[in-house]
Amino acid sequence: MPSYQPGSDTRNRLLVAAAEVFAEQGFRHARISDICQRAQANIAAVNYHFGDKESLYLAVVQKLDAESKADATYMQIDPNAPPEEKLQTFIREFLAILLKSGPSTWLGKLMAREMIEPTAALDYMIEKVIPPVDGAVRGIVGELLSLPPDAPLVQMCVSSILGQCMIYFDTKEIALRVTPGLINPDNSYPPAMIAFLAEHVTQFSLHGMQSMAVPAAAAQTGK
Amino acid sequence: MPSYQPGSDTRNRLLVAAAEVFAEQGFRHARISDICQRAQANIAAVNYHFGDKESLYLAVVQKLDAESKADATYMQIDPNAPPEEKLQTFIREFLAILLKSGPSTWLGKLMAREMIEPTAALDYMIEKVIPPVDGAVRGIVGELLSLPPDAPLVQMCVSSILGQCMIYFDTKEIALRVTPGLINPDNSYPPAMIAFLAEHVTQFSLHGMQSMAVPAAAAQTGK
DNA sequence: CTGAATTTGAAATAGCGATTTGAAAAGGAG
DNA sequence: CTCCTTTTCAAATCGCTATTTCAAATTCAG
Repeated sequence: MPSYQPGSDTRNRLLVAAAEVFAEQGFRHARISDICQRAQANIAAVNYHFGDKESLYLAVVQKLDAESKADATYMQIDPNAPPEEKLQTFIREFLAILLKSGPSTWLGKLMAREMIEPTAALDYMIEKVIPPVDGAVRGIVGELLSLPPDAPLVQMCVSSILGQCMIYFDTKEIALRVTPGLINPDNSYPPAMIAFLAEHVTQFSLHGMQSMAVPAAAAQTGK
Repeated sequence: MPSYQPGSDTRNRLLVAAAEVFAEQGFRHARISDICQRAQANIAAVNYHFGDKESLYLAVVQKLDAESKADATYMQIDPNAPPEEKLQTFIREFLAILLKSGPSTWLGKLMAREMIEPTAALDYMIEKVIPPVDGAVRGIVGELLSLPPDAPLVQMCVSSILGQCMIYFDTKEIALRVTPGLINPDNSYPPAMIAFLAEHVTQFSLHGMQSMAVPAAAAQTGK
């Protein structure tokens, strides 16, 4: 009893369902059968609409990227604020992306997985997703250190900041087992804890960089 | 033409080959056929000697754990050194485990994978592998901050330190694509770069914690 | 020598999940 | 109305890999 539905949004339902499943399970462990079930579509729908699993995955990544960039509240940092405040805002938002649940966090989860187990999507991310984020942090850190954004020292400090955030994502499974009560049933961290961690990472990083700042005189010479 | 060899070390060859393959590919992607080929054993050998793939994996994890603990040069930190030096030594060794290649790095690689994609081995690691490392860092940080090792602030600083190290492991695939020349063909970082990164992480962390240290007076009261 | 136990080997089985197939159901163009 | 296109569906196929099977080879105990 197959049935043709011209204005059908099966393709879109697949994209939505796939984004969720991919974010939860990663590319390899996600099952097409699972995606189709959640999208209320037949098992053959993915192949019909996208060709194969990897094309669907790439379409999901690009859609999530487009959505996050269109989201007005995403990484909105006041360019006139002092750099210390910019850093705090960034860390708060970045940690939220990693530790909350829901659609706004999916792209970040996919990125974290791509780093451990790359697919074709990693190239897209290196080209389109990472540069704006990386550039934003480098700008802030450069300002704090009175150095150009592409200075090696700036890059290392950026790694130190992002690494401090990402470890909380990486150790989620451990935290779930060791301190189950502290994490929500939907696998997200309570907002209060996210804020608390953000505050710590910010202070740790600000002081970590303080000593590395180029003295004002040298900075002038450098420029 | 099967042939019985009583003193055969097939079981051991399997363990060695499996450790390498699991470290390279992770539990799920490692193929039994691959392991047996490298061990010069028949495809059925894993099942005969270990029961199934997961039991072999667990045996590998326990063997690597035992070996690393028996290794005299592993994490040898002079207990009489000033805490700043202890921290530097730890970070150097920890980064080396993550960024070098070869058997001494295998357990670390398996751990990193377990965090993203847990198997039964994660429970073993939480119980046996993590505590000594975690305890060592907590001891050092506690000394630096004049706080007991289990204070929440100490825990967060430990996360900040480990996170800064682990990000270089996590972003290896990206570094390979963006700056291929900087990484060795065997997928390891040059020792000079490891030392350089270790120095940065140490300085960043020491200054990050400096401001958080409990003043001597308060520390006395606290104790 | 002989029979039981151990180890190995090649081939078969099993199971999961992606992909393909081909028929069926509609809608739309002429 | 009829034919063509689009979409859906259930079932079949395909490929990969863990696991099992069972016979063969060897050692060892008696």
